[in-house]
Amino acid sequence: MKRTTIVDVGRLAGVSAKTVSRVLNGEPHVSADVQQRVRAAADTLDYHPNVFAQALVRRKSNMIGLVYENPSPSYVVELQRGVLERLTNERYRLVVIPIRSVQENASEVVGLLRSAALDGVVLAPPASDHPLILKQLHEARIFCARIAPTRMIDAAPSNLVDDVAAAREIAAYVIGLGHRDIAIIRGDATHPSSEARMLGYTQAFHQAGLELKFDRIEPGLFTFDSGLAAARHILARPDRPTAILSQNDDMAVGAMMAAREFGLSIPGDLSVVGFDDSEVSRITWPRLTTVRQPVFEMAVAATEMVIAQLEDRAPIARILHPHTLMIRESAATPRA
Amino acid sequence: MKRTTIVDVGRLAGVSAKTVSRVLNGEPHVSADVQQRVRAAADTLDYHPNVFAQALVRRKSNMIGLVYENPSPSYVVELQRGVLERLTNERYRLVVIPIRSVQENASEVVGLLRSAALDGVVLAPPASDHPLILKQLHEARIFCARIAPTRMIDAAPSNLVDDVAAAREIAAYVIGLGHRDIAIIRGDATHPSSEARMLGYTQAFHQAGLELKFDRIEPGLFTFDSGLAAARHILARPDRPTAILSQNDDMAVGAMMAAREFGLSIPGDLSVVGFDDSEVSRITWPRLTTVRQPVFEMAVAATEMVIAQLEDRAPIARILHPHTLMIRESAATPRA
DNA sequence: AGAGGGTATGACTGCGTTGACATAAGAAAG
DNA sequence: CTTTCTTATGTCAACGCAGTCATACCCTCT
Repeated sequence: MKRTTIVDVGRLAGVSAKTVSRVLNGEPHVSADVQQRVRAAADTLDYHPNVFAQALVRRKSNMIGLVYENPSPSYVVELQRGVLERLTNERYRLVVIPIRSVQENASEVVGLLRSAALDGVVLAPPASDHPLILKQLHEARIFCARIAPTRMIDAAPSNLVDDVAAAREIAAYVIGLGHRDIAIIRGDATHPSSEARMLGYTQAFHQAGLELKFDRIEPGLFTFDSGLAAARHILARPDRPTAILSQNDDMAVGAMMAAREFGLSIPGDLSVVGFDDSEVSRITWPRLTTVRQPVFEMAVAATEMVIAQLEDRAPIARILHPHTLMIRESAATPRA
Repeated sequence: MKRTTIVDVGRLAGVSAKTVSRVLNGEPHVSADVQQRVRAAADTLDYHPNVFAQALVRRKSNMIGLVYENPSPSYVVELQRGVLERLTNERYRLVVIPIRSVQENASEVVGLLRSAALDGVVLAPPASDHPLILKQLHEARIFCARIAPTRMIDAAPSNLVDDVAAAREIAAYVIGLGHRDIAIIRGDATHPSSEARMLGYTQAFHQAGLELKFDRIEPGLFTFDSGLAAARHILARPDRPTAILSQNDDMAVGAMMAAREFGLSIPGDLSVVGFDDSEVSRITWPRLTTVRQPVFEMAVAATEMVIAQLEDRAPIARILHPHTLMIRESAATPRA
């Protein structure tokens, strides 16, 4: 009825509990003979260490958190896949911490993290940009690594992408195709990358001598539905643009659907491009031209950063991850 | 430097540690005065209980696992959303346990679960159908609730869908549209629902007096890519069918893409239907006709089942969740 | 042979919390 | 006015493990 403990194993193997502990933790100074006996005993008793007792005495939980506010599902999926990838065959476990709005209750969030007793956390945007969270995490001695922060880059290990340049490049690409009247669907304005991408678009416009009109910018929330709604708004106007730049892929796919509703062919009547290169961008027809952010790789790297800190290895301060323009079929030269 | 403990709080409040514990756990027999003092002290010291010490003595971790083998991402996302939904404002945390192949290392999986010290787990298919896992989970006294099991229904709380009926209905719908030459893309054969859905299709065929030819059944793996490949194979033949039944939505979307590659219009030249009503089915063009499985709701219910067991409430043995034919635009009457 | 040093092992204690039990004081009952 | 019950609080041990220190032994070197 009772759990089998390290003491039971010791009794069966004829050694003290401490020796069992030594064997099981691979400490030196245990004779080969005893090692064998202990392992055999542990095996026959089907012994599993009590992780809480370990955590209590070692002051380490072997749990890592993934903190995200709910942007697009595809983004979160990639993120989580990356973290889990790095955690495979490690002793760390992943605890998922979805939060509502970092803005509103940052302090509460840290309370949550602390009471979860995590060793470290991977912070997705926009939590990765929040000063208070960073500060309190530090005070609570919880290691962290950040995904795509835009501010205070050196406050904690960071995985960066050049949102501005990426946005500039894809906008320049669309302009280069010959589009002159281009609308934009923004993401959630509370996400800092939204600002950065906006800036990149603007730069491309200016370099091409184009003007970015305010009434061509439609707000969105990084979700399919918000993209659909925004695009409907854009396309309902008599002077509709020939191209739409969407700040992420989910919204771009929404825009494609809106175009279909208006009987417009893509890319014939309307070019649409996204941002992220998430899963959905490859399964639509036509496939979505977008700019790839290596979310999966960033998540792997962020997890590595957390582990490195936990295991006292040389910390990695920051990595700049490359972006790639993914030219597919959803954007083309506008019809004359 | 040291963590603040319950003892520190007691000292500040002028009471014993035990009394602090009582207050913080809402036990009776504490005077209002003391309650206030203790709470104030805990507050000023920014005290947070050590969850490991609690877990150690209470023999309860407040962690719930979600065990899944990687079927389609959209399915997993829904599942996880559901679990998290139910866990909001609860003290339980979610630990994600992705596994490679339940078939190959079921025993290892349970070792994993046990060493994770979870209070309970939600088992997604195909793990939910594995006798050994169920047995060992029981032995390890880890509560569980199952999503869509097909066998040993009463061995543990189960959330059921009538896969057979659902598959029969959507097949009958397609047949009813006038299709006579229909191909099928199967899911991973190790998932029991694949078998069940196959059976449903077969029943519909027989009821309509149609024959289900083996060479019209193409194997898949529940992924977009496998659906794409399967459909390419199907459509490359000179005698191509007028409709495709796919055992899930991801593969159906793959089939839609294959159709486009062959220059076929949907539903004009080819009808495609899926299964699940996952996110993707609403964002494709045309939108995918499918049969809805309430995955989210099942996950919520399964989590509720786990919690009910943990908190000694009346256990819920099983729920049969309704399916719904979602008629959208990807299937239509075949061209004469 | 004795000193010094490494190796192999065990006894004891503490990690922070709660459960079981003890105690004290006041309230109710006889 | 004693007895019993209830309320309010404290003391102590235990949860299962690893860290610290002690001990016993076996080498090697002088």
